Amino acid sequence: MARVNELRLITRVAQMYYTEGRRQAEIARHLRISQATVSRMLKKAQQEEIVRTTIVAPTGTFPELETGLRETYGLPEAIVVECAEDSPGSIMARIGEAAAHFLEATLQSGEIIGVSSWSETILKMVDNIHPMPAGKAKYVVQTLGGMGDPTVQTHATQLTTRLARLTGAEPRLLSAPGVAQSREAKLVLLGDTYVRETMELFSKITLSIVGIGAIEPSSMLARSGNVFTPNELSDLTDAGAIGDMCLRFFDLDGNIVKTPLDDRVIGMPMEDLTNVDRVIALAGGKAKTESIRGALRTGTVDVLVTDEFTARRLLEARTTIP
Amino acid sequence: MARVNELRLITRVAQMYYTEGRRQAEIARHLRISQATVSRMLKKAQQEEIVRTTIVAPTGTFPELETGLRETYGLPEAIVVECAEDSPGSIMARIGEAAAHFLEATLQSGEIIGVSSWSETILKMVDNIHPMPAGKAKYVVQTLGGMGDPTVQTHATQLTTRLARLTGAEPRLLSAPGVAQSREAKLVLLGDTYVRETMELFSKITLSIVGIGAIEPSSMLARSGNVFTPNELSDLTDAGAIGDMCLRFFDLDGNIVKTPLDDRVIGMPMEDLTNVDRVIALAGGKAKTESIRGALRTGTVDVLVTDEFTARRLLEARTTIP
DNA sequence: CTGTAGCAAGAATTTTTATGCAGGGAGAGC
DNA sequence: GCTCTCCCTGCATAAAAATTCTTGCTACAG
Repeated sequence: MARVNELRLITRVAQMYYTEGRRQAEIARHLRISQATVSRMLKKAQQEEIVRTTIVAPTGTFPELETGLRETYGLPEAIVVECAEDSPGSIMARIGEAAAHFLEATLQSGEIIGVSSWSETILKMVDNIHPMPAGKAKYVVQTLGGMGDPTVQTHATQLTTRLARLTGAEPRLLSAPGVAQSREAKLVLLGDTYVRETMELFSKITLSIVGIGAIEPSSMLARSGNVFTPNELSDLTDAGAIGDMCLRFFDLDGNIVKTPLDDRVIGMPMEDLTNVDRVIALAGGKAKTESIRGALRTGTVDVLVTDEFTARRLLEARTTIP
Repeated sequence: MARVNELRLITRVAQMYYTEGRRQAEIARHLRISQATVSRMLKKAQQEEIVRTTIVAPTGTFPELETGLRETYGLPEAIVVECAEDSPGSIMARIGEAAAHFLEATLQSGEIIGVSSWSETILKMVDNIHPMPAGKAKYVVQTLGGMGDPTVQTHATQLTTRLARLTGAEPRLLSAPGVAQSREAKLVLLGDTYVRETMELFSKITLSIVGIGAIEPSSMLARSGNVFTPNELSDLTDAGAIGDMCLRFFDLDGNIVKTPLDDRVIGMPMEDLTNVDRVIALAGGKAKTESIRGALRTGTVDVLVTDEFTARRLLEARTTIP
C-alpha cells in the first residue's frame, strides 16, 4: 500500500538521475531530501530492479566467450576476435590487429617487453602497431634464439628490432640459435657477452608477448628446419607434451614437460616467464586448440588473444583423455 | 577496423564496471591504464549505447504520465496515482495516501505549512500521515476561513489542528468564515487579533497544501451552504472562471479572475500563494479536469497529485475553445 | 621544415557519491 | 506499559569518479 508510494519516489529519483542526468545534490534540493537519501534511494532502485543496466556487445566482439575463457581457465584477461573464416591466415591477421591495439592501449612507460620471435601472429601484431614516442618502452628483449634457417633468423631479428622502434625502445637481440646442437654448444654460445646480457634481462621483463606452439610439426616448425630429431620429438610426445611457449613444453594439463632438449634451448626459461608481470599469448586456429588449452592451464598466461572459433572449441566439454 | 578493437576494450571496461561491480581504479590497474581513461571509456560506452540504463516502472506508478504533465504544464513535479476506478471516493483516498507519503518524505524541519482546509482529499491526506516528532514543522496555518455551515467550520478547524499535531507544529487557525457577508463585514472580522495574526503568517508559509475547486457547484460547495449568490456565480462564469484554489479564481488559461467576490473572501491571496516556496495541489476526478488544467496554467502549483484518469485527460489534446 | 591547431593521455584537482557514525523514533517482546 | 533492538535519517567525512590542466605528439598549412 504505502510501498508503491515509496517506489514511485525512488523511480522518480532514478529517472532524474539516469534519464535526465541530474546530480544527486540537485535532485535532493528539488525534492527537499538529503543527498545521502538520494544515494540510498538509487541503491535501492538497483536492488529493486527499477534500474537495469545492460551491456550490448558491439558486433564483432564476444564478451561471453571472453568471460567463458576467463572463468574456465582462471585467466585474467581474454580477447576474442571475430573471424570471417576458420583459416590460419585470416585468424592471424585479426589476432594481430587486436593484440596490437591492446598493447598500444595498455603499454606502460618504461616497460621491458619480451618477445618470442617466431610466431607469424606476433609478426601480424607488429605490423599493426602505431609508432610510439621514443622511450615509451625501455627494452624489447628477444626471448628465444632464431631458428636454424638463417632467413628465419633474420626475420626474428627484424621483428624484434621493428617492435623496438615502434615502441621507442632499445632492442636487445639474442643472436644465437633457438636450439643449440648440444648442451656444450649452448654453454659456448652463452659465453658471448651480448647473448648473456640479453639473457640477464629475462628476469626484468615486465611484459612478455608469446606465441603458443603446437607440438606436431606445424608449418612454422617444419619450415624452420629440422631443429628436433625424431628422437627428441618422441621424447616430448611420450612425456605428454602438447605445446610450447618459447620452446618450453607443457602437457594438456598444463604441467611443465622437461626433457633433455630443455638444456639445449636458448631462450627464456619457464620459471622466468612465470615471474613476468604480464604474459600476453597470441594464438588461434584449430591445430593449436589443445596446445592453447595446455598453455592456459600452466597458469602463466595473463592475456590470451584468440579467435572466436578457437574460443568456442576451448569452451567445449573438456577433451576426454583416452 | 581498429574501431572494433577500441569498442571491445570499452565493452570490457563496461562489463567490469557494471556487471562485475569493480572500481574504476581497480579496472585501471588491471588493464594498466589510468583511472581517467576508464572514466572516459565509460562515458563513451554510454554514448555508443554499449551500456543502456533503463528504468522499469513498478506497477502502480506512471512515470510517463508524470513526465507528460511536467512537460506539458511546466510543472516541477507531478505525482500520478493508480486508481481502480474513476470514482471520486477511490480517487481521493489514493491521492491522499500518495500526498501523505510525499509530504512525510519531503517535509523540512521548521516549515510553515499552509493548508486550505476544505477539500476532502486533503482530509484523506491527513488521515494517512504518520505522527512526526514534536517541532518538526513550525506552524500549520489555515489559509481559508471555514464555510458558512458550522459543521464544516469545525471540520476545517479539526483538520488544521490534526495536521498540526501530526507534524509536531503549532496550529494557527482562521476563525472566520471563508466568505464574509460583505466587504465591510470582512473588515470587521479582520479586526480580530487572532485572525490578523494568522493572516500575517500567509507570507511566511513555506509549503502550501491546496485543493483545486471546480466552479460549478460541486458537492462540497453545495454542501457548504449557499455561500455564493447566483449573481456572484454568473459574475464568475461570465469572467471565464473555471476553478479556484483557496477561493481565488482563474480561467482555463490560468489567468486570475478578479470579481467583487474577491474582497469578501477571507483567505490567502493569490499573490501570497505565488510566493510560497512549494505549493502542493491535490485534485482528481473527471469534474475537476478543466479546473486543474487552469490551475496548472497559473504557474503557482509546484507539485500536483492526481489520479491516472485525470492525468490522461489532462494530456489529451488541448481543449478546443469554441 | 616550422608554426599552429587539434587530439589524447595522465597527474592533479575538484566534484560527486557513498558510507560510518550518532541521534531518534517505531515496533516487538516481556 | 516499558524496555530493547532495529531501522531510518542526516551530518560529516571518506571514497570514488569526473574534469581541468598540462604535456607531447600528429597532421596540416604555409
